[in-house]
Amino acid sequence: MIKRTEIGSILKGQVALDTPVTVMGWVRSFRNTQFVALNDGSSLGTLQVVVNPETTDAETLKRITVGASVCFEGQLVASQGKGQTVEVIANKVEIFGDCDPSVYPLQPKKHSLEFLREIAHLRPRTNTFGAVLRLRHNIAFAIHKFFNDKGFFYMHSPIITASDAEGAGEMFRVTTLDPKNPPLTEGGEVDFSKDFFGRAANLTVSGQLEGELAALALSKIYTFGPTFRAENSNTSRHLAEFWMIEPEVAFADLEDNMNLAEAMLKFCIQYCLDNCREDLDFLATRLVDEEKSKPQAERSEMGLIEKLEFVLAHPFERLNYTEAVDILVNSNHNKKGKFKFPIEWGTDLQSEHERYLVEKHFKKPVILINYPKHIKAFYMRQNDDGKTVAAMDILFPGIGEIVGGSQREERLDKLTERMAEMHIPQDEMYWFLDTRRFGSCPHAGYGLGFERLVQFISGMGNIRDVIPFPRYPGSAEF
RNA sequence: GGAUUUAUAGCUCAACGGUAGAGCAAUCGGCUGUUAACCGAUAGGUUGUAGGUUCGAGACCUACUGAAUCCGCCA
Repeated sequence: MIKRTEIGSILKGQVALDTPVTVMGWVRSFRNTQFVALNDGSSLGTLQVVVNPETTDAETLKRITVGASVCFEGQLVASQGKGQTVEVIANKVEIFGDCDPSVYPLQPKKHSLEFLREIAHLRPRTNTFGAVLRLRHNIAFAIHKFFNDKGFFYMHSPIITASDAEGAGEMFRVTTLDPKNPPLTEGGEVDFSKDFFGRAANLTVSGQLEGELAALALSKIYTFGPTFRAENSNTSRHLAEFWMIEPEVAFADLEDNMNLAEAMLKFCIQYCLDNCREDLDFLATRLVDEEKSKPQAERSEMGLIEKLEFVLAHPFERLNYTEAVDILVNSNHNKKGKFKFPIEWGTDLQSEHERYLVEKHFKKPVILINYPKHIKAFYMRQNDDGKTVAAMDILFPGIGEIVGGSQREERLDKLTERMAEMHIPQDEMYWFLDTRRFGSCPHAGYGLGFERLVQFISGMGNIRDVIPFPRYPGSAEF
């Protein structure tokens, strides 16, 4: 068994001074052939290990290079230097893994995020990605904690699905058929009845429909799993493989849904402020440095921590789609003709319109509700006005849509009517419709893009930098 | 998928159409309580690829490839 003291616990002051410790980690810098900055990932900070260049053999000293994995045994003492309170005086050095600095891509300097994306297998060793990954873990944990504390059950929706009726996006096909020589039907089409599942199958684009099935038995459930969209999306906020949280609640309406989503988002932010302060402070500083190279007008008004605290301190603005359209139409921005796309009741809002509402007009998160029914999915509950559905989108500054949800249509006749209008095959969906046939009830739910939440809390601009190994068009390396 | 921008040393970036340079990293040496240590020296390039314009192209033009940003699709 390997015994070691984690660097994070030493830096937190959990280890008594003048006690012997064994620390293991990767060298971040080696100054003055004497001072090692050692990091083991347990925290952002590094531990200073002091080696004696006179009593340590020259060959070993040479092998202490940036990136090398090293074990030090020594004494934890108060530091003589200024930059740290404690340090380890090493009396034994063991190199676990050498790291040839002439070919190791990570240098003790600032690298661009684009470059680090090309070496995603090594980027967890950087301060930025270490911080993001620890933060990501804490947000995931906070989500489970939030729902568990509220009596929700974590439900595992399937990853492989044969229904493509939801229409949430292009799907990835799952097949074991030989692509060069697939079985064909008499009509010359690929015969998926010969495929593994006896029918065409895909990776899930949403666990919602299955989530509804569970919610109509357990009342309160959430899913948290990978989701796949085969869209040719090339933006800083889309991935082909991402993680989505989808709560579904029986005996709940749109307002309950909004309350739940707002509480959940705020809980996660508060949890990070309480538990990831060091990493958040680092990311905040990183952001300030990054923005120094931008023109004044493009810099954000608030620092990262300030922004998170601001979101916590104010209720999200809730308004109807119709009201939002009025605000946009009557805005000076519109009167001066500064919108590229016209605003008209009945069309989906463009990014620039959402940005204006969130970043200029309200300057805080916005929940837009009651959208025109023809721009939303078939399962959303139809409002009495006959024109709108009980949909809600939560828009965050810099990210755009972070949550999309609705009260679901629980009335069988209204649901099938809408499915017919939208040409959604009802026979394939018998299992979904059965929930409305047998003991239907009002219920609501939403989908939260996990990476978008990580983006918001970390302040990272590109979604590809908040997931360890991003998948997007043309890229599935590592 | 569309638009725009961009590609120069391992990394980050310079170079008016006129001999391709700096910082960091590397190599060698010095210093030794440092804080992405510091000081001196050395080495490092078919300027993304293929064409074209020009007396002369890293720079201008065309195509291709990759990247970034914005838009669309959404979470």
